[in-house]
Amino acid sequence: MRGMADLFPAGEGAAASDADQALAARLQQAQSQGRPLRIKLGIDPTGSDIHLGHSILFRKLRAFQDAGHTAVLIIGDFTARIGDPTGKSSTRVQLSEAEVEANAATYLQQLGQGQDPARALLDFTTSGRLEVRRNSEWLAGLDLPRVIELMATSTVGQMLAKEEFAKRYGSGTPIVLHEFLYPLLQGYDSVAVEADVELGGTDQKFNVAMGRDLQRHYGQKPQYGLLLPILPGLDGVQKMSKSLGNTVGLAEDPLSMYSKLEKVPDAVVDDYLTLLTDLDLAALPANPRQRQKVMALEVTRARHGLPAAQQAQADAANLVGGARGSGAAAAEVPEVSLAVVNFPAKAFYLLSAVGLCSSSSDARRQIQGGGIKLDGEKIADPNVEFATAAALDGKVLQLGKKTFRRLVSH
RNA sequence: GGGUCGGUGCCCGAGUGGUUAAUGGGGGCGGACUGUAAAUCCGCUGGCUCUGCCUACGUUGGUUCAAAUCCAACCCGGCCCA
Repeated sequence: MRGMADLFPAGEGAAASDADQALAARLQQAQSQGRPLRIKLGIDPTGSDIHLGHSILFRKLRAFQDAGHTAVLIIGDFTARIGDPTGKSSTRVQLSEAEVEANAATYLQQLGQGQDPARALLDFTTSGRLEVRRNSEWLAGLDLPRVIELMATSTVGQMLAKEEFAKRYGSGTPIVLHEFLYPLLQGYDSVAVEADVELGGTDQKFNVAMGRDLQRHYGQKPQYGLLLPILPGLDGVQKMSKSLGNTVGLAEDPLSMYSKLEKVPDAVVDDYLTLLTDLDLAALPANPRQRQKVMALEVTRARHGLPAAQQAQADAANLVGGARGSGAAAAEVPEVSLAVVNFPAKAFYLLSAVGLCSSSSDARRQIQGGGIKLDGEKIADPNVEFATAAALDGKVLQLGKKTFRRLVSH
């Protein structure tokens, strides 16, 4: 199975392929009985954007859908309030119900709800292929006896076996008691939806295993865990994660998507190809630069269609090459209205007002560091003054090699 | 609850009364180089329409001409004991 990191149970000392076969058998059985399997995938609606790292899970989920099974997408509106201790921070901001709902809506939209089925990540239209559930449905009403029953199923030692807990415990970083509840509740989700298979990243192994234990405890047939590799982020080192700022969002426009992907480190280009595309690696050019381009084009195409992806590729070449802010690339440069600027305006103030730099102090430094150009010409003095908006209308401000703003006066 | 150690800028971590936005590293940004990369080298890395002015070392008060540095109380955390 392409792009699979782990599958379990594998049994004592058994090769992973045994589990592979067991799952195959279950798939077989499901088919012969005419009963679709229930494939669980949980997401925490803590942010508003889905990125490529998530999308490999959804791609796999889609594959199950296409094979006739039922995708059970669980929106962790309740568990989001605890926070998966897999992450770095131990305390997560409490989200209001409204925020959770808004995030959930954005997710579904990004997954392709109500969109062209060909480009949508999940199959929203075929009946019986998708179930969207919120875990507050069954978690919000859990009473204390039930919670105690859940907690009685595992020991502190088992909890501390989880790598993240162990690390934090070992290094003296606080672990708040309620964090132990997270794996239990996520596991309970599997019981609630009677999952046959749970999909997750390899970092979810503990939680998925917990689901099995709890299902067994509640007299259900334990689910299979299908773990997919974690997509490396744009830095090529850490996992793709919003808090690390190394993501490509599904909602991003073709140009930024393409240009980010195009400069992914060589070492991970093949990972991207394997996990995000269906291309045959052996058939691709060996030249690393060519591979990057093929990968970037294909991933962008899958999301935005071929014409948009090709346009992005051409624009990206233009932007970096000429960087004059004219020609084909011009159309893709984000516009900023000069209405937000008070004239007369000094250069450093202009840059922060227009949002190209994070602060006017920062703008001052960037200018002094030689990183700012106006219509391709370097601005050397942070204090140069622009008297009126008319003098800037239509010009392109540039930070470094790849960040542009076109100034417009309306 | 008791004892003890500790809370510094995005992160880690120096600093123990006075050249101060605060050594160093990481990360980030910019420049050179390049394959639009990696590695390497260099610069920057609190805010403000800025020749100056603000705000910063858990919180609040206090002692000093002067405090991240001393004192008190409080809040938060680690470890040990109960």
